[in-house]
Amino acid sequence: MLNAIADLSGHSRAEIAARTGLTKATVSSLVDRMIGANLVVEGAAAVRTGPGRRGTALFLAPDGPHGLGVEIGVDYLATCLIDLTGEVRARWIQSADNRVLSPARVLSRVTKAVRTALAEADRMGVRVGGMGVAVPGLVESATGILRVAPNLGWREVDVRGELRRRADLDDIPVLVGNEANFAALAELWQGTGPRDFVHVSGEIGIGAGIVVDGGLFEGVSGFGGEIGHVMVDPRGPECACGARGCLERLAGQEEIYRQAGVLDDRAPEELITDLLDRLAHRDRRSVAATRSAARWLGIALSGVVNLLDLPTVVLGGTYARLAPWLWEPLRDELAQRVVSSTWSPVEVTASTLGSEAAVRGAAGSAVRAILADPDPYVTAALA
Amino acid sequence: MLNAIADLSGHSRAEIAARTGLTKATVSSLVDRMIGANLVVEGAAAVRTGPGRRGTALFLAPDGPHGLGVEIGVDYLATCLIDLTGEVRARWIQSADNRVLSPARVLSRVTKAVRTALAEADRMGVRVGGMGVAVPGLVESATGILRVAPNLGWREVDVRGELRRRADLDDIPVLVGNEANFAALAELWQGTGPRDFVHVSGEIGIGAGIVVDGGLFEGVSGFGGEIGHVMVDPRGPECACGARGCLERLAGQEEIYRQAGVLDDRAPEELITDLLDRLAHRDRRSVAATRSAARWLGIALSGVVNLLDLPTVVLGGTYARLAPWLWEPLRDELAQRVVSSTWSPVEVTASTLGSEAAVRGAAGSAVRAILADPDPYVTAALA
DNA sequence: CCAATAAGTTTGATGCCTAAACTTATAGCG
DNA sequence: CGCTATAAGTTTAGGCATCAAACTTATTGG
Repeated sequence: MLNAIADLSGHSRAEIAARTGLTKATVSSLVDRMIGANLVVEGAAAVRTGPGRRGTALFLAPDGPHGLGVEIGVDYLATCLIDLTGEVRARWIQSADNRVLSPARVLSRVTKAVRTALAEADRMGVRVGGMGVAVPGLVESATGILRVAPNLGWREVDVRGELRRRADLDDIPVLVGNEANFAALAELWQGTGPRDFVHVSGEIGIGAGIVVDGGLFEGVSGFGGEIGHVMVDPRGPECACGARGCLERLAGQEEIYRQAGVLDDRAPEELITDLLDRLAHRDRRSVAATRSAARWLGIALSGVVNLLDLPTVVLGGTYARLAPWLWEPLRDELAQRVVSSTWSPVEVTASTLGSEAAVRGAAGSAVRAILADPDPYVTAALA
Repeated sequence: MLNAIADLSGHSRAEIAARTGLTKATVSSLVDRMIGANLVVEGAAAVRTGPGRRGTALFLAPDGPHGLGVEIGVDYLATCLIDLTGEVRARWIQSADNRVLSPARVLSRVTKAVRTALAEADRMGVRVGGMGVAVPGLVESATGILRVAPNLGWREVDVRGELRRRADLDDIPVLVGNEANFAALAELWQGTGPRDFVHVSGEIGIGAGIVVDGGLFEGVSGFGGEIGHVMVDPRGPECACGARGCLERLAGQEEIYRQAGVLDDRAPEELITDLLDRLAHRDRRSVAATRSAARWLGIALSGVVNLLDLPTVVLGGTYARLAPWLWEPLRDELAQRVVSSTWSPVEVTASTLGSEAAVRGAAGSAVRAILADPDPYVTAALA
């Protein structure tokens, strides 16, 4: 169903009809059904100037089905519950070094977190209509199996199956996906940004989410967006993956910290704060380290943009926080290397969602799935 | 309409129904209309074992609408006429150094070639249902305007508009596109190859056509697939585009010829023959030059494959002819650098279409457009 | 209070597709 | 040879989403 119409929130039936090309009659009958299923609610009559009856504003139901987002990060677990409008209604974060725990242990903690969230949803009196799980690795989209998560040390873990088995999720659909992809989607759904962009998340690894025409580009098996091991310097240092001069090795967090001279065994948040502090004080090494990373990033991204013809680059994760120091060299590289940049320069922006992007994207995917095709939810709600 | 069904040529209505999930009734009525519009013909009853009535085989009509393909190459003009089945029914090639002629002069020659082809179609008693024009440059898909063709020295040429004006094309739809993209489509439609791949054409420039799920990935404005100026060596030689270490500069035809020591002002075909000859005799410099290009190509392609999660790389243009000498280093680089290659290695194949790929793709696009949505053609045919 | 204007609903029609029954064509078997 | 099983293709009736157009309701401005 074309319920994606309803995300032009606050508009009247007539306006939606005009926008979508459907007739008022069609929109009316569709909207009636959506109201019946508690996906849409009517609001106050909209203000309009001039003569004529005022339309009744339509909104996605804030007490309709909610989406549960889960993120298995390298050093934390996060969950959140959002409503149809994308508003976050509850959230939990706990730090945990998931590298040192076995997948089974981590999954049992995740299960506990999911149970907590489901109980909270119950207490709030809302249904959970779907669930998204973000993981820092390559997920096969068809099966939901995590093939490999290098920075977690996992291989071949059936995350969806395990969660289904451990938590009692019965009929709740579960989507498993890459964190960078979910983060890109969160960016897409947040505010009124562009519908075509590449979102680079610099966390422990570097991942990209490619959004084309308002949809995620996932590739054939769902492994798309792996930008971390794109080569940027054939004579560069060796990377953990075995190759030389990978982007992740040259522009990843760790390398920035190392070159800036802040790298030690402090907590991640302390490291980045330290770096930002030094940058604010114009510390030579820190500025040089950041600019160097920006240049490598620009080289890799110019390839991406040339290949995919994307008008916008969005910096996410740690890169968003470093954005003021990345912009200049990044834009330089893009301007120089992107073939089409002479008549339409590539725009570079920073994400506003910070480290929460991936969980929110995961939760958002769940509600978007309902909006894109409400029938399964509607029939499930009746049962 | 789901006429794309009919490209499972030679099957019966019942088989098509089974394949597509539609009912026999629906397929029957659809097929009737297609036969009425001369897009489909019935063939001899198919051979079947076992009891039961035999189905009547269905074929795309060989005398249905034809597609006209035009290629404005850097040093030649080519046209071809293909029928709905993709069979080439007529072809013309003329060499011409289009670099030294003004766009107006070239377009007037193209017009003449188009008129010849249209006259031939008339003589054959077939309608031309659409036309595709392949150009070696960046074409804005919305407008059909050629923004820039570096190797031709053109900028901002309204190829579609000019051809419309010069030849009397009245109502024939004209598609203008990048040659590499058309070549990739030709590869897709040829035989039973994969539905997801990246096709690299090494001609004067290097271009890529990205095919995902049986469709071309064009990007937002149609500039997708620009791989020629992806950086592969930050300390590499300067390229004509102003940047350093572009793939085209390091793995393009010219560089291979230069390193092999065959580069002079002979005709393109002589140069490549010379190189192939030397390779066949295991000439040291030629082998080294080719292998070096293969390695750079592998580096660039591994980035593409990581980013887009494509299972197959197809070598086209000059690279297809050099394939035996490119394979090994290319596969090495891909195996080492592609993250997902441990459990699903990237396949590398060579195109069989040679230099004809782009024209055929252009012509094919025209007929595919009719098959994808026959209504405009059907109504036009009635008028 | 009435004309003009616009939102939303009702009604009947249309077009695409389906299910199920029916017709046609073929193989195998007694 | 004719009967039965099987399968292709057609006919028919009906479902369902959408549409066009008329109608009802609500609101402004003279």
